[in-house]
Amino acid sequence: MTAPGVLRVALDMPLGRLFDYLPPAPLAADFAIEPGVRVGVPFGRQRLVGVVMESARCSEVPAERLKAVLQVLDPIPVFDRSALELLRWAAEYYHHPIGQVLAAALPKALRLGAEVRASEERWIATAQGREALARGDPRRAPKQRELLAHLVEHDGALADTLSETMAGWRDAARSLAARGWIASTETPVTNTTAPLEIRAPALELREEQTVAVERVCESLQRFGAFVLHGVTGSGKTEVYLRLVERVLEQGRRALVLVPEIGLTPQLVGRFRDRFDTPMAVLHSALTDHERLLAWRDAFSGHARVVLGTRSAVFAPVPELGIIIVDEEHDASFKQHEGGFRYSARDLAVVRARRANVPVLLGSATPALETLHNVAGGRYERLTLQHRAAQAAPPRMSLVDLRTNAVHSGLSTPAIQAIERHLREDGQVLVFLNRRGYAPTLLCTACGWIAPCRDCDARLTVHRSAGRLRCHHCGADSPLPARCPQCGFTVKPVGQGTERIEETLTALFPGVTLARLDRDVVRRRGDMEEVVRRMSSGQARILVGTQMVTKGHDFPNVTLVVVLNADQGLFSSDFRAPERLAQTIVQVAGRAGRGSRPGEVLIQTEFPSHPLLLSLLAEGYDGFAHTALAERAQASWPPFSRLAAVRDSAKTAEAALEFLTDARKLARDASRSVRLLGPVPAAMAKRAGRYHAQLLLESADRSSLHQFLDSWLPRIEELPSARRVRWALDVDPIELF
DNA sequence: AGCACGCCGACT
DNA sequence: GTCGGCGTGCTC
Repeated sequence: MTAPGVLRVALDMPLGRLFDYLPPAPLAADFAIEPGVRVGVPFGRQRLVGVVMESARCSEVPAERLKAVLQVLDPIPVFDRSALELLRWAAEYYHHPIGQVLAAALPKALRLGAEVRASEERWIATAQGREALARGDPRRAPKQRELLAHLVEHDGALADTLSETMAGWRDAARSLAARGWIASTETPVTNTTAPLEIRAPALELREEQTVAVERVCESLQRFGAFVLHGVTGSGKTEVYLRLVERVLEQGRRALVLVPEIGLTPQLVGRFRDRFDTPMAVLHSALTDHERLLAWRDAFSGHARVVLGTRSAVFAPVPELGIIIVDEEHDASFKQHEGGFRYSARDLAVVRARRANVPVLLGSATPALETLHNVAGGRYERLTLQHRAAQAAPPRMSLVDLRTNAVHSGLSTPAIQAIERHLREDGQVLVFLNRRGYAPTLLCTACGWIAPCRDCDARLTVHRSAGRLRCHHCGADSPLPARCPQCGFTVKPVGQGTERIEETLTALFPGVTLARLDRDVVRRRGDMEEVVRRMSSGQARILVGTQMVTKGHDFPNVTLVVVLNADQGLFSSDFRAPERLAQTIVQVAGRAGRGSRPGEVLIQTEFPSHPLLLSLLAEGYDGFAHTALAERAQASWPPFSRLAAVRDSAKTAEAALEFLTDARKLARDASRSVRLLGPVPAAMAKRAGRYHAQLLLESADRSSLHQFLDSWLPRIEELPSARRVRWALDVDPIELF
């Protein structure tokens, strides 16, 4: 290979282009820097870490302005060819600068230049050091003497070991090294082949599980997209485990994506129990250092299973054999904040296709997009209809809130049902997607309602904490006893989980309750404590938010009450009904997982709403069918493609001005792209900034992307763009 | 994004 | 008289 003229380097900048650099000065002529290698480069006044994307014979940039690479950071590329291709694809699809896409795929430590391979710092005594020790030096520094003696005696030592045994050894080491008596070396750690032991599963697979495993196994050496549609309790996890087992037996590795590890610790546990082999776990609660270590374990191949949240879709997995996406419908797979907004689930499919491996999307409530892909023959559906241990599916019914008496959010039929299930020794789960005591604080005299200073939102009453809090910006103030406007008494209006807990305590004296929401689960282990209180039977009623739908089983719950199904039925967001149905089915799935059948009561003001009726009569599939027909009619996704330009500014005018200018630039847009808006966001003011959006809709993906390719560079140039924070969201899932 | 350079208000 | 506000422009 001949030496390249210039290296084209991607930098973590909001600029789509690459920057050209000369190869580092002392580079042998026959040495080429491969794409995917990190380099330290001078950039203006700063020094940055970039990634070499390609080399070129010459540059467009005048030679006198070219600078040379300062440092080659990697002996081997951090991104191999296939990783680079996936990331390039993502940058193009999401119309996001490649440098920032690459940055999103690397742990912070690596973005700052940390070594790609773990290395050991080892200290040894030099020949002079040995002589010095032999003649009795160093005389007046006992600490140094101790260290030197230790190194001579043990023929060197690892820095980590020294840190454990000899506090403050680094000062001594510095002095000794200055005299040339000791020296340190850094050697890369080569992982020994990781042990692999697969423990025997406790249970045999049921027929439909076997079918699912076999279908995917037939595709183990090639791409195939599979949807594992399994009702709660039907044993999806066991299917994952068997598949991973097969992959590991072939000497390959598995990538498993989950929505939030904090909420699903038992899935990690199941994997650890089954496979006695190193596993890299990547999630948001890791420190930067922990994340680096986990990434290195994945990169080196030491870990045979890589399990993580959203960004783990970019984790390096040598000899990848399968990708599994658990709870694929979950909104947290879509990054919807910050710069690079991607769907980890969709990228998982792209990655699997490029890597020629199967991808398995598991859920009890698959996304409508996913079901549409099944209908179109792009994905193959594998169904698990039966619950383990002969548990019957729960019986669902509606409670009409208009014709039944309601006490503090609980209807009479619901109260009677709770009574009955408690009497029959069952447990009860009460679901309300609103934490806090009450969503509103109202003055009974003048009608004042406690507002958030920085958002278009009401403050939520947190009574036990004695605080008023904004659930949108985090504002937190003391709970006033009187109206700040007229001095009259104020009262909390509406229901939150905290208040429902209070109401139920009053209604069922002597029955122990537990509550599960973000206010209760502050620290690690809090959730386990609640789960333990339920499974031990100590608590009989559990009140909770969305959090109860994730992961944990409550096998003795026989009744689920959904307090308010109605937010979602008439939302302006076309995805709201889908989310509502998923929530109802997921929470209903918590009932009757033991041998006793479950009952689900859904309180609603709209008991004849077609979406609720189809959900009850025909289950999730029936609902999906109805909802997809509605989407087709309105030509919403998946029957069209969307992108949203979102912005925020200090004034509502500035936020709208940029989007209005952007829309004007699109006047000559192809007729195949429709622009909707700009409109202020449903909650325009959030955290003191005003939000707005411009929606783009197109019947097909390619004309939308063609349009974006020509339009985005032009709106970037707009003067009004500088006065706002804006971002493009391709395939948005939340349309405020 | 940083980080400069560059012109107009309240302070040692 | 300076320190500093953030508007515009560039970074191989």
